[in-house]
Amino acid sequence: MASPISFKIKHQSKDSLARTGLLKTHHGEVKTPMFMPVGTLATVKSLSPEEITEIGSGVILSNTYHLALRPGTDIIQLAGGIHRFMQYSGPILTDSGGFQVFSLAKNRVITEEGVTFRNHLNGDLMSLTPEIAITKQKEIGADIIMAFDECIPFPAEYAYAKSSTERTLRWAARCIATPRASHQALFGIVQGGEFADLREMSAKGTTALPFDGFAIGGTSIGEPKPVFSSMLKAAIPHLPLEKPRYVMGIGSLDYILEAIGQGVDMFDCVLPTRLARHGALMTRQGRINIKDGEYEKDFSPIDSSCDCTTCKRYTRAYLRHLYRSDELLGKRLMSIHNLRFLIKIVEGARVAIEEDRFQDYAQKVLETYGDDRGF
RNA sequence: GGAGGCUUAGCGAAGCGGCCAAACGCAGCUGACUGUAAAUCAGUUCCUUCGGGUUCGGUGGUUCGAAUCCACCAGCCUCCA
Repeated sequence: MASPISFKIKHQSKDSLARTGLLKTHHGEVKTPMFMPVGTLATVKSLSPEEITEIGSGVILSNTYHLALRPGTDIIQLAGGIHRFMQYSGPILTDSGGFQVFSLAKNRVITEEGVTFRNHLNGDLMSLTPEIAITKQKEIGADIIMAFDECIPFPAEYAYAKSSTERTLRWAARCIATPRASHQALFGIVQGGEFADLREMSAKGTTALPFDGFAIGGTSIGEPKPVFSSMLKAAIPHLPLEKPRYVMGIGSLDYILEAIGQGVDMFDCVLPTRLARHGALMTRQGRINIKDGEYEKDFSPIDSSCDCTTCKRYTRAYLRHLYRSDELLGKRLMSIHNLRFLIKIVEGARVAIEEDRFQDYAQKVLETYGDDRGF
């Protein structure tokens, strides 16, 4: 069957593995590499769909586990799908709930069949299996849906990583076999923990299945940067060049630039929005905490080079005031800034790739914006 | 005029003889956050040359030892005439 998305590589950088491309989905096309803001509960926290669009984001994420719990996929189906439900007309990707196998570890039991959660809202039992995860995602109706996997914690024992990765592979085949909507693309997820042989095995096994794109999961969960880097190196050479590659859950600049440099096209993260809600803002000088006393009388914008609406109109002193007063507008304005700031850096990366100077660009960005502290 | 109660760190409020530089909340200051159980979480807030030094309305006393007991003074509150 023809893929419901199309992905065309526009330019392969000559100075690195980085590449630019165009991803066409049922809800529009987006340039890659791209950063995808996370909107777990069918909302990028504090932002309206209009604001998300204005920021220049291509795809946004949502989450199967959370939406299945509330409001329930039946409600989203009744609404006519997630796009109509939340009034966002751009492309949407849903995560399968695999990350919640990791993040809600205390409340869950994993078996070959799938995962049983004691859900975090009222403690009721809830099951996710590959079949259920795909079916729920079909009901939600996103453009790109994800295979159901287990995000292995870091660090993990080799034996556990191996058995988990093999199980994720078996789950992948079941995901493929489960019907989805005709407009939906399905991405497989490479696991393997920090072990190169497992990453390779997982990549080969996953790409043997007819997925529309390939994600690398189990990253940015506490592993050091060199480990992250080698996780990618172990997997990416085994991914097909012509299909989109997605590293899940990375949001700091150093990780993003590392991934782009290795030929990754998509990434998502809660980091910019969460940091914004907590008063941590991205600037050319690195991260600042807007609540700090030094910004009390600082009537300059967060970052004078930023073109976001927050930086065009509002001062650090005002944002500090909003933050300390726990005013909603502060969270919104700062979320707009962090997202736009990050997306603009990725836009810059696209230009640099097409001019075959990505390495130089990445190095300059990291020098200017700080080090591994990232954002 | 009479009876009783209260006064603790920036604010509110525990403590009622030693384990009290004094719980807790707020406010303040700082840090963290990476496929969102996160408008959350953690640290910190008398002074210090890190040995210690000054605190619990004020003064004096009892005691080996007082924020805690007693006396007087000051301020505030309630009830009865």
